[in-house]
Amino acid sequence: MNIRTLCLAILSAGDTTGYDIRKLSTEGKYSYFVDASYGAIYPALNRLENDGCVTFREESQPGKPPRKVYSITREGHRELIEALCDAPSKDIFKSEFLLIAMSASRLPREALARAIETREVQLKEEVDLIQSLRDSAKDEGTRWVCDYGMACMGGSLAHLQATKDELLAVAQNETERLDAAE
Amino acid sequence: MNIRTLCLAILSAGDTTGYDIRKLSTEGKYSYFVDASYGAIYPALNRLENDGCVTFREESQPGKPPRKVYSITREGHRELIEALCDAPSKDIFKSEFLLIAMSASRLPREALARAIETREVQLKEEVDLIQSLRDSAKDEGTRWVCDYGMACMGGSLAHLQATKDELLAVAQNETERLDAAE
DNA sequence: TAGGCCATGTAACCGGTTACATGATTAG
DNA sequence: CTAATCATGTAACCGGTTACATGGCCTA
Repeated sequence: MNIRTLCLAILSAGDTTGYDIRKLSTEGKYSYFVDASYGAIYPALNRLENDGCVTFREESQPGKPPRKVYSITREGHRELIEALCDAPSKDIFKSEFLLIAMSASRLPREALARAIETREVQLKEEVDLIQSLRDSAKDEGTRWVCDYGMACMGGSLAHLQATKDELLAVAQNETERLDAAE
Repeated sequence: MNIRTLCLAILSAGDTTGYDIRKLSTEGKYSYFVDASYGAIYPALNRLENDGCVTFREESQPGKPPRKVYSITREGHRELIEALCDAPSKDIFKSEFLLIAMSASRLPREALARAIETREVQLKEEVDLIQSLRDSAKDEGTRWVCDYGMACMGGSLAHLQATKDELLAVAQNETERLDAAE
């Protein structure tokens, strides 16, 4: 799931610019399972063009900087299919929150409470984002992915809200910590 | 959620070696939300020791290479708490499978079917792992994290199994693809 | 008039992985 | 006899991020 393949996949759904690929992958409909910055996207697009996987036309609209609108080529599509056809590598999931939860019994309760709340807010935001993406999705695949995301994130949020008190109970309160320090 | 903090967090739950930290974070109870390799862990432990955050004793058992058993120090614990106390950064989730699902309508059906099955197997394995970790968990925090993981992964798997046919229906079958090529 | 959006790009940096070296021991 | 497990470590590499440059336009 390198940036090169990501660019090809996004371009296979329609022409765009590097600027918009970045938007799609940090705020748009790819953002909840992908991430990419300018410093990775622009070089990738240049390489793809060099390899004949994409072409671009320069559109200069007055008042705004000219933009390079990229299109995927037959060769690019071939490479994309090839890349997506071999078994997908495992999903990558990294969670600082769960590391904190894991250390609950060694943490001051207030710190844990803050972490839980932050995580709750983050999850809510993500769920809202996916919901709004789902509402405006034209593509069947996109809708399925949004539904999947809603199920996962929504379930995650619900479970967190339902069991957070149990987790909180594991943490140390001030007096226990003082006891332990002796 | 850098390797340094990860090492401190694991050591705060009890003494271990670099070798075992790696095991814990790739096969053990941290593995589903964390990942680290020797090349990252050993240098991190050396730096932590230099900074007075950990100490180690060398245990040489006959027939096996001697091992460095690390313990966290008061200073190390202080740094850990500090690191875990400020708001957790967003969880990172990257999924090649969802990128494939997103491109469903442009993919041959067989390829999508393979991807779905692979993902199903991966999820099942993960759920099984977490289940077994949960069964042998002594620590309250660990149990909570396992339950949380079971809810997320289990929900994810259930949703995938319940809706995979819909996704599959989005993909192109051979004849459609030939049509599109004209 | 300050800041944000559009839009492209690059160079320095960095946190990690991969692949290797070493070597005794045990399991198949 | 081979392969895996234990156990530590390093060097080369790499894919990516961060921070910056550029510059006109629009909004608060």
